[in-house]
Amino acid sequence: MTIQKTVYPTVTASADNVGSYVEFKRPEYFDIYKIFDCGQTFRFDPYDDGIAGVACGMYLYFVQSDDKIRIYGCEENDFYSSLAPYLGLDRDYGKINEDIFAHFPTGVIQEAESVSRGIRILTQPLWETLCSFIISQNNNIPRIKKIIASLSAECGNKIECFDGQIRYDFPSAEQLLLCGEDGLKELKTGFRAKYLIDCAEKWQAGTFDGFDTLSYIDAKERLLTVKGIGEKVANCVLLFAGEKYNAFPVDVWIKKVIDKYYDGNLDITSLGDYAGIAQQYLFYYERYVKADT
DNA sequence: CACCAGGCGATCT
DNA sequence: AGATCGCATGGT
Repeated sequence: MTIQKTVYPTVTASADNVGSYVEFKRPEYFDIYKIFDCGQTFRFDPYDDGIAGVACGMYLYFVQSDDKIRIYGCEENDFYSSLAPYLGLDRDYGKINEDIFAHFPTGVIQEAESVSRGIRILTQPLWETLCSFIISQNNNIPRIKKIIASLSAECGNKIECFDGQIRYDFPSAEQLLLCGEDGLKELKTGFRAKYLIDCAEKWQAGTFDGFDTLSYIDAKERLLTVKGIGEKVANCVLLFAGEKYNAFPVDVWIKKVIDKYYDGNLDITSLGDYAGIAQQYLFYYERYVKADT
């Protein structure tokens, strides 16, 4: 798949009374409130003048103004090696949107993109994304966030934060297995506990070695071998961790969108290489509109 | 009390 | 292939 690319921004490192930070010119399509609140990650929450959470093994605090993005808790070298790729800062969303508009029927997608402008699809770690979206099944976002937070606090490594507090990284497969099925149930994962165990065992057995070299079809087939991963979760993992931007997860919200704006009929196979990004616009739009009405 | 939530597996026909 | 049901838990 051809990805529309641009260059990483240049950052300056500095510090104030809050802590040390890196700062860069705010890209044209970049809104932290949308990026971290659109349902692709469950580890970020409002914090003082912005949003904070755990990613790339760091506790990060994002503050944005009209023309700057500031990130506390990240050194300059970590920014270029892990954070910029995670944030997808080399992707040209102007070009991506052109491709989306060329493939989707004109109408709600333009409106959805306008409302959602600033969303970027993060490139998240495979293991954490697998578990997060197994947990997401038949569940709601606030509760998914709670479960992932308690799972991390119970089983994950400590992270020393810029504000002097301790947060916790998402547990490894080994740490999750150490917790065990009963332990996972105590953490309110319910019927999903056995799915997480199956996923961890397959992870340890090497089922996902070389995953990022697979095609969309082969990667999805691999995902579907895990108990508790079906069509929808597989597409979420492909989109949010696998850089397969044609993956188009259909959940209850997207079903509603298809019924409401496409007369219950949308040919998912003809939506182009960035259908998944459009899906995220539609998902965010429908939830945003509902919250507003 | 129902019904729902970024669904899936089992069990039917 | 497609339809139905149970599933853990917490919120409305």
